[in-house]
Amino acid sequence: MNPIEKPRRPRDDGAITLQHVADLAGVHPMTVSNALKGTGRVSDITREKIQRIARELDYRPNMAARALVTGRTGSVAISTGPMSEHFYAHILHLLEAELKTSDYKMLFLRSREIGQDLSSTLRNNSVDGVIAIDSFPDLRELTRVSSKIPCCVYAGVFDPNDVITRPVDHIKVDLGDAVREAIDKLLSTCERVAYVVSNDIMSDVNEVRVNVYREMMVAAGRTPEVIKLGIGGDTSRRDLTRRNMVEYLKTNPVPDGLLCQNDEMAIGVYRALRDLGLRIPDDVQLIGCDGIKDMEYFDPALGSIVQPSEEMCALAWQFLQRRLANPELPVQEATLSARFVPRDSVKR
Amino acid sequence: MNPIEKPRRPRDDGAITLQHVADLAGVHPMTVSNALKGTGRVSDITREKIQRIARELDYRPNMAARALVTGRTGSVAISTGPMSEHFYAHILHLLEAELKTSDYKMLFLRSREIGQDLSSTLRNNSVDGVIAIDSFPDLRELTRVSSKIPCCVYAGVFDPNDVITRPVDHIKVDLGDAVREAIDKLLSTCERVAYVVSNDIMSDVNEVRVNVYREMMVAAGRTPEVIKLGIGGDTSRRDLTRRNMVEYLKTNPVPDGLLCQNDEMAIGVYRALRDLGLRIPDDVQLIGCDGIKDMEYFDPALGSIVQPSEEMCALAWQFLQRRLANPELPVQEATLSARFVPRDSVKR
DNA sequence: CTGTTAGCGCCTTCAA
DNA sequence: TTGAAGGCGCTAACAG
Repeated sequence: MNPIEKPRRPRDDGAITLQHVADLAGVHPMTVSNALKGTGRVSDITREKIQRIARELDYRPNMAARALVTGRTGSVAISTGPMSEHFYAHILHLLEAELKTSDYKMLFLRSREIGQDLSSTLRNNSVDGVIAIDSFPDLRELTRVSSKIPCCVYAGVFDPNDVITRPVDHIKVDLGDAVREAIDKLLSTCERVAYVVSNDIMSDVNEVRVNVYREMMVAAGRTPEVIKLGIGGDTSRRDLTRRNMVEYLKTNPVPDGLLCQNDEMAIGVYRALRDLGLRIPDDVQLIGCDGIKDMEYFDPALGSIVQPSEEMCALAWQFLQRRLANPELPVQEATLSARFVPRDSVKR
Repeated sequence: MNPIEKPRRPRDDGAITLQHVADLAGVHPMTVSNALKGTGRVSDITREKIQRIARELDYRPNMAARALVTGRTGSVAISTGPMSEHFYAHILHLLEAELKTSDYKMLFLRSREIGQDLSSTLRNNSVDGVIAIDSFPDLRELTRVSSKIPCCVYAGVFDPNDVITRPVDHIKVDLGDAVREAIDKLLSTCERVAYVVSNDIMSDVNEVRVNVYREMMVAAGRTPEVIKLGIGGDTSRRDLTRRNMVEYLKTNPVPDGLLCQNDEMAIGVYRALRDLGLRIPDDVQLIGCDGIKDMEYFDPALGSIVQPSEEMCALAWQFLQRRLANPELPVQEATLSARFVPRDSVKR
């Protein structure tokens, strides 16, 4: 019985495959594959012919098929906080610039759904690796749930409470010294120094700041004043901060020095202060945390504790590349320090 | 760095496959597939058994394999402007919220590389569809290059010059009326009304604004004054605007009414004016364009031409979903209008 | 209701 | 230097 070569079912979507190119070039698909990828040895004449035909046909390799056989998808996932916070938008911007030179595609993970989204995304061959920003708390949870994760680099503000239970590549941002410097600055020129926080899901990564604040206040013989402004579902962090801060200032004596958990809140506080006609820095000195560019554009420019975002992103991508190239590599880790940048919102 | 040149994933990577689940359940892989996806008919008892085993094994379907056979990847690409501009970060934020309820993953395309990135990404089965923001100019180019594009929705500021050569789903944002209203406002209370632009790659989509401005100035018997601030490679739009605007104001008579091409520039201009001690709105009235939230937090709050971003993103996702469900659908199109929101930076 | 067959498009391995 | 065989994990279509 002669096996009759069944004609290939014509693809309904008309996509060009390796086979098509091979047919036109009069060679085996394998030769096309090698010629196009530069792997294996293919004669120059054949290669050029194949390349020409592939170009004419506008051939694009099917990534799914390739991924199926190689186990590599050619994409990495980025997990950050919400894009409504400028800090994370900037991070994404920086990472995008880093990945630009590579052929990797960026999968943008839903912010703060690490537990579900990250682990499910990573385990089903959707990406080759991950860069997770400010997810150390989730790391705890994640490593508990799934034992096998692809190449993964964690980076961001690190809290001593976040114990890293498994060896994993990471970059810690140390806020400690900068926070101390900022508070020192306020203590030296203010009567009442308060710390403004929101008690949201991220609050535990911020314990460094609160703790340092509390310690320093006590050490200076002052009474800590932590202003909790809460956080709402659909209201933006800034807006909520602004409104709640206005309320607070109406019903409490006005502190003359404010350190905010992050820049988003500092901007909300800035607005609240101006709503009430309070002058910065004359009546109240104001300092944020994160170091988004926006701070410089306010009047007066707002001081902040600036995270080393550029270095962090560059290093994260470097770590991930190395890990992708060699999964057996020993754990890579680094620590970067934030720095206090006083601006006009802080008296000299 | 080329993803496919990386070392091959070890065959025996311990990944759980359909086969493993089937073996343990004592059924055929096909039954497992049906049971887990809810397709086909599977007895309740078998289904529950399979689900239990799949859960115990923490089975995750290999998306590459599924994509290969179904032609669907379960992800959509988002193409926007750079994340360094808050407007686009907000767009991404909104789209993320839209896609949250679906199972689609978001592929984040390098901004402004539509020509290469978009067409190559889309043609190789990496995504099922695309939402492209503010890419009407690129659309021209793109449709010329590749004839077959997957489901694709274009949305954003539309310029009459951008002729849509092929039937494609799109949502146009019409700035016209709002711009007219803003300029009217300035004309009624200002001596010298100028328009601030940057001559970057996006400038052609902004011609609506410049053109409207020119027409109205002429109609009002005024002399158009278009301030071109240029754009630099590594310098942020805001910073460049700030610096160049300071220069301009030092060497030219100060206009008392400024309409800016977008909010980023408006913020840069705000800073430039304050650098020179000019008061807003007393000395200069200021209006931006796009409507990012930030505008409300400055002192004074900055007026702007607010784009209907929420509606645009919701509609874009709606269009794409419909298109994905039925590629044969007739072209979907819609037009939304921006609105002028004066704030304290504009005199009443 | 469940199992069988036959690939999806590509790459790895090995033979020619 | 090129070709052939086989399979990656999954599912459509059809068989029992």
